[in-house]
Amino acid sequence: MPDTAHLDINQMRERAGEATGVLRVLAHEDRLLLLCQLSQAELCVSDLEQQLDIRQPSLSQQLGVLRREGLVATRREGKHIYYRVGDDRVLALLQTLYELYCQPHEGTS
Amino acid sequence: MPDTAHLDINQMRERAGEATGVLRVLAHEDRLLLLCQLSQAELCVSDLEQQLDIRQPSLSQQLGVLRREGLVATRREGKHIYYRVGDDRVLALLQTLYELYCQPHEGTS
DNA sequence: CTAACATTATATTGTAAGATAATATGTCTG
DNA sequence: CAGACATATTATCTTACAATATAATGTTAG
Repeated sequence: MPDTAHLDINQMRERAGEATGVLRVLAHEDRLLLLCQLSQAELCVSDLEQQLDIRQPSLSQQLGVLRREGLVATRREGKHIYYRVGDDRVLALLQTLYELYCQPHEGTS
Repeated sequence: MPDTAHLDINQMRERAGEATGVLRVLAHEDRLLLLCQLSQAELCVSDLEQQLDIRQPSLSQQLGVLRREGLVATRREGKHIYYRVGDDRVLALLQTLYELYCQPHEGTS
């Protein structure tokens, strides 16, 4: 249980604004899947296209969103552009989401 | 680092769909703040109105979203209706968000 | 220059946000 | 139990934003 007692409402709004900025980006099935794949390995667009079965332009548009919002970083290597998750907080969020929504035992004890 | 190796793409899409359903609800500043408050204590609409300075109809609309999506539960007591977070996964997510976006030390060591 | 890889531009559609007004629900009093 | 008030929800409308698909353009290697 978060203890937010030390934050006043304005500070809370500011932090909430930061958080919702990221959450909006995650709240999209294709983008979330992209990030999941990229949390495992650095991948180029054609890798992602194969793994997730999304057409290149759509893919590239969503990758563009991730780039502009600073959630991924890129590296060019010849014809290929490699993507990776570029934000530790996002990595941590993905980890939590994985535990909550992908682990078989949802965990009482 | 999540290990999703045991999930095929269809399973992943299904889980991602569940997760994005919740993320969409969280990705709204007022709603996120409401959930933060409710993660600390059970509160009625007028409490929330005071604490967050949101007008009643707007507030009630957002609470309606939270109810329909199953993120909160309610309890009537006389004139007041008390809200609380009604989903453990949401509570866990709020906790993580708090650590990442509200803790002073964002944590290298 | 051509082929492969990737991004950007554009247009359409759909969905969410936000404000205001109207309605419901419950309590208390006379 | 009617009437008035406080609390809360729902309906409606307008605006703005995000999603999706297609077409066009850029970039690099051979």
